[in-house]
Amino acid sequence: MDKFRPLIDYINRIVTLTEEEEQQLSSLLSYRKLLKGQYFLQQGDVCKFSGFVIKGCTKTFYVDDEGQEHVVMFSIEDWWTSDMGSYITQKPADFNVQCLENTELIHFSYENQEQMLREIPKLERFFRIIIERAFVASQKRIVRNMSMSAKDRYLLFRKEYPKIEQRIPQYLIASYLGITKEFLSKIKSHLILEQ
Amino acid sequence: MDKFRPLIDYINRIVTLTEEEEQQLSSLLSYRKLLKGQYFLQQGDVCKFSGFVIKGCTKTFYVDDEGQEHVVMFSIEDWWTSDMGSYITQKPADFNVQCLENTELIHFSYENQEQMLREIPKLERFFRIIIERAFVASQKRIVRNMSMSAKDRYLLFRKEYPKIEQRIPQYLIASYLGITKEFLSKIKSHLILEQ
DNA sequence: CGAAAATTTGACATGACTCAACTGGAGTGG
DNA sequence: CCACTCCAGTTGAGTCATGTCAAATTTTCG
Repeated sequence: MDKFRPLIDYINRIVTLTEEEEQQLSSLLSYRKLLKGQYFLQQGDVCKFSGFVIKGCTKTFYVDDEGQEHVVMFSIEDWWTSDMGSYITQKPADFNVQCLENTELIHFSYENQEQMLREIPKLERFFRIIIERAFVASQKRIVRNMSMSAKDRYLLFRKEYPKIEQRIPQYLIASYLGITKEFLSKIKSHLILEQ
Repeated sequence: MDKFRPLIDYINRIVTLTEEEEQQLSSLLSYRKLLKGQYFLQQGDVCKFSGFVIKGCTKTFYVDDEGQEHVVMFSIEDWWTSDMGSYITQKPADFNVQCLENTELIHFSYENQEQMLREIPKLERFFRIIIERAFVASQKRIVRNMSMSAKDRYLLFRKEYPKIEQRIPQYLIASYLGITKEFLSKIKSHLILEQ
Protein backbone atom coordinates (compact mmCIF):
# COMPACT_ATOMS: atom_id res chain seq x y z
CA MET A 1 0.00 0.00 0.00
CA ASP A 2 2.90 2.31 0.48
CA LYS A 3 3.36 3.02 -3.15
CA PHE A 4 1.30 6.14 -2.41
CA ARG A 5 3.75 7.38 0.20
CA PRO A 6 5.57 9.87 -2.08
CA LEU A 7 2.36 11.72 -2.87
CA ILE A 8 1.11 11.63 0.69
CA ASP A 9 4.40 13.02 1.94
CA TYR A 10 4.23 15.70 -0.70
CA ILE A 11 0.72 16.66 0.40
CA ASN A 12 1.73 16.67 4.05
CA ARG A 13 4.35 19.28 3.33
CA ILE A 14 1.50 21.68 2.52
CA VAL A 15 -1.49 20.56 4.62
CA THR A 16 -1.63 17.98 7.42
CA LEU A 17 -3.56 14.80 6.83
CA THR A 18 -4.74 12.57 9.65
CA GLU A 19 -4.11 8.86 9.57
CA GLU A 20 -7.71 8.35 8.57
CA GLU A 21 -7.58 10.89 5.79
CA GLU A 22 -4.49 9.22 4.39
CA GLN A 23 -6.46 5.97 4.27
CA GLN A 24 -9.42 7.61 2.61
CA LEU A 25 -7.19 9.30 0.08
CA SER A 26 -5.26 6.15 -0.72
CA SER A 27 -8.47 4.38 -1.62
CA LEU A 28 -9.00 6.92 -4.40
CA LEU A 29 -5.51 6.75 -5.89
CA SER A 30 -4.08 4.40 -8.47
CA TYR A 31 -0.58 3.36 -9.23
CA ARG A 32 0.76 2.79 -12.70
CA LYS A 33 3.97 1.73 -14.41
CA LEU A 34 4.70 2.83 -17.94
CA LEU A 35 7.55 1.89 -20.23
CA LYS A 36 9.79 4.32 -22.05
CA GLY A 37 7.95 5.52 -25.10
CA GLN A 38 4.46 4.82 -23.76
CA TYR A 39 1.85 7.53 -23.71
CA PHE A 40 0.07 8.68 -20.58
CA LEU A 41 -2.13 10.93 -22.70
CA GLN A 42 -2.66 11.53 -26.42
CA GLN A 43 -3.61 14.76 -28.11
CA GLY A 44 -7.31 14.60 -28.96
CA ASP A 45 -8.24 12.25 -26.13
CA VAL A 46 -9.85 13.61 -23.00
CA CYS A 47 -7.37 13.82 -20.14
CA LYS A 48 -9.07 11.67 -17.54
CA PHE A 49 -6.23 11.55 -15.02
CA SER A 50 -3.85 13.76 -13.15
CA GLY A 51 -0.51 12.05 -12.65
CA PHE A 52 2.15 12.50 -10.02
CA VAL A 53 5.51 11.12 -11.08
CA ILE A 54 7.34 9.07 -8.49
CA LYS A 55 10.02 7.62 -10.73
CA GLY A 56 11.12 8.32 -14.29
CA CYS A 57 10.36 11.20 -16.57
CA THR A 58 7.69 12.36 -19.00
CA LYS A 59 7.52 15.03 -21.67
CA THR A 60 4.38 17.01 -22.39
CA PHE A 61 4.31 18.20 -26.00
CA TYR A 62 2.04 19.03 -28.85
CA VAL A 63 2.23 18.73 -32.58
CA ASP A 64 1.31 21.86 -34.52
CA ASP A 65 -0.36 22.14 -37.91
CA GLU A 66 2.98 21.81 -39.70
CA GLY A 67 3.70 18.58 -37.86
CA GLN A 68 6.29 20.29 -35.68
CA GLU A 69 6.67 18.99 -32.11
CA HIS A 70 6.84 21.48 -29.25
CA VAL A 71 7.80 20.40 -25.75
CA VAL A 72 5.69 22.19 -23.15
CA MET A 73 7.24 20.68 -20.03
CA PHE A 74 9.14 17.81 -18.53
CA SER A 75 8.00 16.05 -15.36
CA ILE A 76 10.34 14.12 -13.11
CA GLU A 77 10.03 12.79 -9.56
CA ASP A 78 7.63 14.81 -7.39
CA TRP A 79 6.14 16.70 -10.33
CA TRP A 80 2.68 16.63 -11.79
CA THR A 81 1.84 15.65 -15.30
CA SER A 82 -1.39 16.06 -17.26
CA ASP A 83 -3.09 18.43 -19.65
CA MET A 84 -4.76 20.65 -17.08
CA GLY A 85 -6.88 22.39 -19.72
CA SER A 86 -8.36 19.13 -20.88
CA TYR A 87 -8.59 17.71 -17.37
CA ILE A 88 -10.64 20.50 -15.88
CA THR A 89 -12.96 20.93 -18.85
CA GLN A 90 -13.04 17.24 -19.86
CA LYS A 91 -12.58 18.27 -23.47
CA PRO A 92 -10.05 16.82 -25.96
CA ALA A 93 -6.44 17.44 -25.00
CA ASP A 94 -4.09 19.72 -26.88
CA PHE A 95 -1.11 17.89 -25.51
CA ASN A 96 0.54 14.50 -25.49
CA VAL A 97 2.28 13.10 -22.43
CA GLN A 98 4.87 10.46 -23.21
CA CYS A 99 7.45 8.68 -21.06
CA LEU A 100 11.10 9.40 -21.76
CA GLU A 101 12.11 6.68 -19.32
CA ASN A 102 10.34 3.80 -17.64
CA THR A 103 8.05 5.72 -15.35
CA GLU A 104 6.01 5.04 -12.24
CA LEU A 105 3.24 7.36 -11.28
CA ILE A 106 0.31 7.84 -8.98
CA HIS A 107 -2.81 9.02 -10.70
CA PHE A 108 -6.45 9.73 -10.07
CA SER A 109 -9.46 10.51 -12.20
CA TYR A 110 -11.39 13.72 -12.28
CA GLU A 111 -14.30 12.01 -10.53
CA ASN A 112 -12.08 10.62 -7.82
CA GLN A 113 -10.56 14.03 -7.30
CA GLU A 114 -14.02 15.48 -6.80
CA GLN A 115 -14.73 12.79 -4.25
CA MET A 116 -11.44 13.48 -2.46
CA LEU A 117 -12.31 17.13 -2.24
CA ARG A 118 -15.73 16.36 -0.82
CA GLU A 119 -14.40 13.94 1.77
CA ILE A 120 -11.23 15.79 2.67
CA PRO A 121 -11.96 19.50 2.24
CA LYS A 122 -8.46 20.53 3.21
CA LEU A 123 -7.36 19.13 -0.12
CA GLU A 124 -9.07 22.10 -1.74
CA ARG A 125 -6.45 24.16 -0.02
CA PHE A 126 -3.69 21.82 -1.09
CA PHE A 127 -4.67 21.92 -4.75
CA ARG A 128 -5.17 25.65 -4.68
CA ILE A 129 -1.68 26.15 -3.36
CA ILE A 130 0.09 23.91 -5.83
CA ILE A 131 -1.77 25.42 -8.73
CA GLU A 132 -0.86 28.89 -7.55
CA ARG A 133 2.75 27.83 -7.68
CA ALA A 134 2.38 26.29 -11.09
CA PHE A 135 0.75 29.46 -12.34
CA VAL A 136 3.57 31.61 -11.02
CA ALA A 137 6.14 29.36 -12.68
CA SER A 138 4.21 29.59 -15.92
CA GLN A 139 4.10 33.39 -15.79
CA LYS A 140 7.82 33.46 -15.14
CA ARG A 141 8.41 31.38 -18.20
CA ILE A 142 6.37 33.73 -20.38
CA VAL A 143 8.38 36.65 -19.14
CA ARG A 144 11.64 34.89 -19.79
CA ASN A 145 10.71 33.84 -23.26
CA MET A 146 9.85 37.45 -23.99
CA SER A 147 12.91 39.17 -22.60
CA MET A 148 15.79 36.75 -22.78
CA SER A 149 17.87 35.52 -25.71
CA ALA A 150 17.94 31.82 -26.52
CA LYS A 151 21.42 31.60 -25.07
CA ASP A 152 20.40 33.08 -21.73
CA ARG A 153 17.31 30.91 -21.59
CA TYR A 154 19.50 27.88 -22.09
CA LEU A 155 21.94 28.95 -19.37
CA LEU A 156 19.08 29.53 -16.97
CA PHE A 157 17.54 26.17 -17.78
CA ARG A 158 20.85 24.49 -17.14
CA LYS A 159 21.14 26.23 -13.80
CA GLU A 160 17.56 25.61 -12.69
CA TYR A 161 17.14 22.04 -13.88
CA PRO A 162 20.60 20.48 -13.97
CA LYS A 163 19.06 17.09 -13.24
CA ILE A 164 16.69 17.31 -16.15
CA GLU A 165 19.36 18.45 -18.56
CA GLN A 166 21.48 15.38 -17.93
CA ARG A 167 18.66 12.94 -18.52
CA ILE A 168 17.20 14.30 -21.69
CA PRO A 169 18.41 14.48 -25.30
CA GLN A 170 19.35 17.94 -26.46
CA TYR A 171 16.86 18.18 -29.25
CA LEU A 172 14.08 17.97 -26.66
CA ILE A 173 15.67 20.67 -24.56
CA ALA A 174 15.91 22.84 -27.66
CA SER A 175 12.24 22.29 -28.28
CA TYR A 176 11.39 23.18 -24.68
CA LEU A 177 13.43 26.37 -25.04
CA GLY A 178 11.58 27.23 -28.24
CA ILE A 179 14.56 26.92 -30.57
CA THR A 180 15.83 24.40 -33.13
CA LYS A 181 18.25 21.66 -32.23
CA GLU A 182 20.78 23.07 -34.66
CA PHE A 183 20.69 26.45 -33.02
CA LEU A 184 21.11 24.99 -29.55
CA SER A 185 24.12 23.11 -30.81
CA LYS A 186 25.60 26.39 -32.06
CA ILE A 187 24.92 28.08 -28.75
CA LYS A 188 26.78 25.33 -26.97
CA SER A 189 29.80 25.57 -29.22
CA HIS A 190 29.92 29.34 -28.66
CA LEU A 191 29.80 28.79 -24.91
CA ILE A 192 32.80 26.47 -25.13
CA LEU A 193 34.83 28.95 -27.18
CA GLU A 194 34.06 31.74 -24.76
CA GLN A 195 35.74 30.30 -21.71
CA MET B 1 -22.38 48.65 0.27
CA ASP B 2 -23.13 47.31 -3.15
CA LYS B 3 -19.86 48.33 -4.62
CA PHE B 4 -18.85 44.71 -3.94
CA ARG B 5 -21.67 43.33 -6.05
CA PRO B 6 -19.56 42.65 -9.18
CA LEU B 7 -17.16 40.41 -7.29
CA ILE B 8 -19.91 38.65 -5.37
CA ASP B 9 -21.77 37.95 -8.58
CA TYR B 10 -18.58 36.67 -10.12
CA ILE B 11 -18.02 34.32 -7.19
CA ASN B 12 -21.61 33.13 -7.30
CA ARG B 13 -21.12 31.99 -10.85
CA ILE B 14 -18.69 29.38 -9.51
CA VAL B 15 -19.80 28.59 -5.94
CA THR B 16 -22.98 29.60 -4.16
CA LEU B 17 -22.72 32.00 -1.25
CA THR B 18 -25.44 32.39 1.33
CA GLU B 19 -26.72 35.80 2.32
CA GLU B 20 -24.70 35.56 5.48
CA GLU B 21 -21.52 34.57 3.71
CA GLU B 22 -21.90 37.50 1.38
CA GLN B 23 -22.04 39.75 4.43
CA GLN B 24 -19.03 38.14 6.00
CA LEU B 25 -17.09 38.38 2.78
CA SER B 26 -18.00 42.01 2.22
CA SER B 27 -16.57 42.93 5.61
CA LEU B 28 -13.18 41.72 4.42
CA LEU B 29 -13.17 43.53 1.09
CA SER B 30 -12.07 47.04 0.22
CA TYR B 31 -12.96 49.32 -2.61
CA ARG B 32 -10.52 51.64 -4.29
CA LYS B 33 -10.46 54.21 -7.06
CA LEU B 34 -7.27 54.92 -8.94
CA LEU B 35 -6.54 57.53 -11.56
CA LYS B 36 -5.03 56.86 -14.94
CA GLY B 37 -1.30 56.53 -14.47
CA GLN B 38 -1.46 55.53 -10.81
CA TYR B 39 0.25 52.38 -9.62
CA PHE B 40 -1.56 49.58 -7.86
CA LEU B 41 1.79 47.85 -7.31
CA GLN B 42 5.42 48.70 -7.93
CA GLN B 43 8.23 46.33 -8.80
CA GLY B 44 10.27 45.71 -5.63
CA ASP B 45 7.39 46.28 -3.21
CA VAL B 46 5.61 43.35 -1.68
CA CYS B 47 2.24 42.74 -3.33
CA LYS B 48 -0.10 43.02 -0.36
CA PHE B 49 -3.38 42.94 -2.27
CA SER B 50 -5.23 41.00 -4.87
CA GLY B 51 -7.37 43.26 -7.01
CA PHE B 52 -10.53 42.59 -8.98
CA VAL B 53 -11.20 45.24 -11.61
CA ILE B 54 -14.77 46.51 -11.80
CA LYS B 55 -14.15 49.48 -14.07
CA GLY B 56 -11.20 50.67 -16.07
CA CYS B 57 -8.04 48.88 -17.10
CA THR B 58 -4.60 48.06 -15.77
CA LYS B 59 -1.38 46.81 -17.29
CA THR B 60 0.98 44.45 -15.52
CA PHE B 61 4.53 44.89 -16.74
CA TYR B 62 8.13 44.68 -15.70
CA VAL B 63 11.27 46.53 -16.58
CA ASP B 64 14.24 44.36 -17.48
CA ASP B 65 17.93 45.01 -16.87
CA GLU B 66 18.22 47.04 -20.08
CA GLY B 67 15.37 49.30 -18.97
CA GLN B 68 13.02 47.71 -21.48
CA GLU B 69 9.34 47.45 -20.50
CA HIS B 70 7.48 44.19 -21.05
CA VAL B 71 3.72 43.95 -20.69
CA VAL B 72 2.71 40.70 -19.00
CA MET B 73 -1.05 41.19 -19.05
CA PHE B 74 -3.93 43.63 -19.21
CA SER B 75 -6.84 43.49 -16.79
CA ILE B 76 -10.24 44.95 -17.55
CA GLU B 77 -13.66 44.56 -15.96
CA ASP B 78 -14.13 41.20 -14.22
CA TRP B 79 -10.44 40.33 -14.32
CA TRP B 80 -7.92 39.94 -11.56
CA THR B 81 -4.81 41.98 -11.16
CA SER B 82 -1.78 41.44 -8.90
CA ASP B 83 1.64 39.86 -8.91
CA MET B 84 0.63 36.40 -7.80
CA GLY B 85 4.25 35.36 -7.23
CA SER B 86 4.82 38.18 -4.81
CA TYR B 87 1.37 37.90 -3.26
CA ILE B 88 1.62 34.25 -2.29
CA THR B 89 5.20 34.42 -1.07
CA GLN B 90 5.04 37.97 0.32
CA LYS B 91 8.39 38.71 -1.30
CA PRO B 92 9.26 41.74 -3.47
CA ALA B 93 7.30 41.90 -6.71
CA ASP B 94 8.80 41.40 -10.15
CA PHE B 95 5.97 43.33 -11.72
CA ASN B 96 4.35 46.74 -11.76
CA VAL B 97 0.61 47.21 -12.04
CA GLN B 98 -0.42 50.58 -13.40
CA CYS B 99 -3.77 52.01 -14.47
CA LEU B 100 -4.23 52.77 -18.14
CA GLU B 101 -7.58 54.42 -17.38
CA ASN B 102 -9.28 55.68 -14.25
CA THR B 103 -9.92 52.41 -12.53
CA GLU B 104 -12.15 51.10 -9.76
CA LEU B 105 -11.33 47.87 -8.07
CA ILE B 106 -12.17 45.63 -5.19
CA HIS B 107 -9.19 44.39 -3.30
CA PHE B 108 -8.22 42.40 -0.24
CA SER B 109 -5.02 41.69 1.62
CA TYR B 110 -3.32 38.38 1.98
CA GLU B 111 -4.34 38.24 5.64
CA ASN B 112 -7.95 39.00 4.84
CA GLN B 113 -7.95 36.34 2.20
CA GLU B 114 -6.72 33.81 4.75
CA GLN B 115 -9.53 34.88 7.06
CA MET B 116 -12.09 34.57 4.26
CA LEU B 117 -10.89 31.06 3.53
CA ARG B 118 -11.17 30.09 7.19
CA GLU B 119 -14.64 31.52 7.58
CA ILE B 120 -16.02 30.51 4.21
CA PRO B 121 -14.27 27.30 3.22
CA LYS B 122 -16.08 27.06 -0.07
CA LEU B 123 -13.93 29.96 -1.20
CA GLU B 124 -11.01 27.56 -1.27
CA ARG B 125 -12.85 25.87 -4.07
CA PHE B 126 -13.58 29.16 -5.77
CA PHE B 127 -9.96 30.28 -5.75
CA ARG B 128 -8.74 26.89 -6.83
CA ILE B 129 -11.01 26.96 -9.84
CA ILE B 130 -10.12 30.45 -11.01
CA ILE B 131 -6.44 29.77 -10.62
CA GLU B 132 -6.77 26.58 -12.60
CA ARG B 133 -8.26 28.63 -15.39
CA ALA B 134 -5.55 31.25 -15.17
CA PHE B 135 -2.93 28.55 -15.30
CA VAL B 136 -4.45 26.99 -18.38
CA ALA B 137 -4.57 30.37 -20.10
CA SER B 138 -0.96 30.94 -19.21
CA GLN B 139 0.10 27.59 -20.64
CA LYS B 140 -1.79 28.36 -23.82
CA ARG B 141 0.08 31.59 -24.15
CA ILE B 142 3.44 29.86 -23.82
CA VAL B 143 2.48 27.44 -26.52
CA ARG B 144 1.35 30.20 -28.82
CA ASN B 145 4.45 32.25 -28.33
CA MET B 146 6.47 29.21 -29.24
CA SER B 147 4.67 28.08 -32.33
CA MET B 148 3.02 31.10 -33.93
CA SER B 149 4.47 33.99 -35.91
CA ALA B 150 4.09 37.53 -34.60
CA LYS B 151 1.46 38.20 -37.24
CA ASP B 152 -0.67 35.23 -36.23
CA ARG B 153 -0.32 36.10 -32.57
CA TYR B 154 -1.56 39.56 -33.34
CA LEU B 155 -4.54 38.30 -35.32
CA LEU B 156 -5.44 35.94 -32.52
CA PHE B 157 -5.15 38.66 -29.93
CA ARG B 158 -7.42 40.87 -32.00
CA LYS B 159 -9.97 38.09 -32.24
CA GLU B 160 -9.83 37.08 -28.60
CA TYR B 161 -9.69 40.51 -26.99
CA PRO B 162 -11.29 42.95 -29.41
CA LYS B 163 -12.37 45.07 -26.48
CA ILE B 164 -8.90 45.39 -25.12
CA GLU B 165 -7.40 46.21 -28.49
CA GLN B 166 -9.60 49.23 -28.93
CA ARG B 167 -8.77 50.73 -25.57
CA ILE B 168 -5.04 50.38 -25.53
CA PRO B 169 -2.22 52.06 -27.44
CA GLN B 170 -0.52 49.86 -29.98
CA TYR B 171 2.92 50.03 -28.51
CA LEU B 172 1.57 48.30 -25.42
CA ILE B 173 -0.07 45.60 -27.47
CA ALA B 174 3.21 45.08 -29.28
CA SER B 175 4.92 44.69 -25.94
CA TYR B 176 2.30 42.18 -24.79
CA LEU B 177 2.83 40.20 -27.99
CA GLY B 178 6.57 40.23 -27.44
CA ILE B 179 7.47 42.34 -30.47
CA THR B 180 8.55 45.95 -31.08
CA LYS B 181 6.06 48.70 -31.84
CA GLU B 182 7.72 49.27 -35.21
CA PHE B 183 7.28 45.67 -36.20
CA LEU B 184 3.63 45.61 -35.17
CA SER B 185 3.10 48.68 -37.29
CA LYS B 186 4.60 46.85 -40.26
CA ILE B 187 2.42 43.82 -39.64
CA LYS B 188 -0.65 46.03 -39.73
CA SER B 189 0.31 47.71 -42.98
CA HIS B 190 0.85 44.31 -44.58
CA LEU B 191 -2.56 43.19 -43.38
CA ILE B 192 -4.13 46.20 -45.05
CA LEU B 193 -2.38 45.55 -48.35
CA GLU B 194 -3.41 41.92 -48.31
CA GLN B 195 -7.13 42.44 -48.51
C1' DC C 1 -2.84 76.23 -32.05
C1' DG C 2 1.22 73.96 -30.43
C1' DA C 3 3.68 70.38 -27.93
C1' DA C 4 4.00 65.84 -26.73
C1' DA C 5 2.86 61.20 -27.63
C1' DA C 6 1.88 57.56 -30.81
C1' DT C 7 2.44 55.63 -35.19
C1' DT C 8 4.55 54.88 -39.62
C1' DT C 9 8.30 54.29 -42.82
C1' DG C 10 12.88 53.03 -44.55
C1' DA C 11 17.72 51.37 -44.39
C1' DC C 12 20.28 48.30 -42.27
C1' DA C 13 21.65 44.68 -38.70
C1' DT C 14 21.14 40.28 -36.42
C1' DG C 15 19.26 36.28 -34.08
C1' DA C 16 17.35 32.31 -35.23
C1' DC C 17 15.69 28.99 -38.90
C1' DT C 18 16.20 25.73 -42.96
C1' DC C 19 18.37 22.41 -45.36
C1' DA C 20 21.85 19.45 -46.40
C1' DA C 21 26.02 17.27 -45.45
C1' DC C 22 28.96 15.31 -42.15
C1' DT C 23 30.57 13.11 -37.58
C1' DG C 24 30.35 10.02 -34.04
C1' DG C 25 28.65 6.81 -30.97
C1' DA C 26 25.42 2.66 -29.72
C1' DG C 27 23.43 -1.16 -30.90
C1' DT C 28 22.67 -5.35 -33.96
C1' DG C 29 23.53 -9.18 -36.43
C1' DG C 30 26.39 -11.98 -39.43
C1' DC D 1 35.05 -8.33 -34.46
C1' DC D 2 33.71 -5.99 -38.43
C1' DA D 3 30.10 -3.85 -41.24
C1' DC D 4 25.85 -1.66 -41.10
C1' DT D 5 22.38 1.12 -39.62
C1' DC D 6 20.22 4.42 -36.78
C1' DC D 7 19.96 8.25 -34.11
C1' DA D 8 21.78 12.38 -31.88
C1' DG D 9 24.64 16.00 -32.49
C1' DT D 10 27.58 19.28 -35.27
C1' DT D 11 28.79 22.43 -38.96
C1' DG D 12 28.19 25.65 -42.80
C1' DA D 13 25.76 28.42 -46.42
C1' DG D 14 21.98 30.90 -47.33
C1' DT D 15 17.49 32.92 -45.84
C1' DC D 16 13.85 34.99 -43.17
C1' DA D 17 11.63 37.07 -39.26
C1' DT D 18 12.19 40.46 -36.34
C1' DG D 19 15.02 44.13 -34.17
C1' DT D 20 17.47 48.82 -34.20
C1' DC D 21 17.84 53.42 -35.14
C1' DA D 22 16.54 57.64 -37.06
C1' DA D 23 13.43 60.50 -39.44
C1' DA D 24 8.80 61.70 -41.00
C1' DT D 25 3.95 61.80 -40.15
C1' DT D 26 -0.27 61.62 -37.64
C1' DT D 27 -3.01 61.87 -33.54
C1' DT D 28 -4.10 63.48 -29.05
C1' DC D 29 -4.97 66.77 -25.89
C1' DG D 30 -3.92 70.75 -22.94
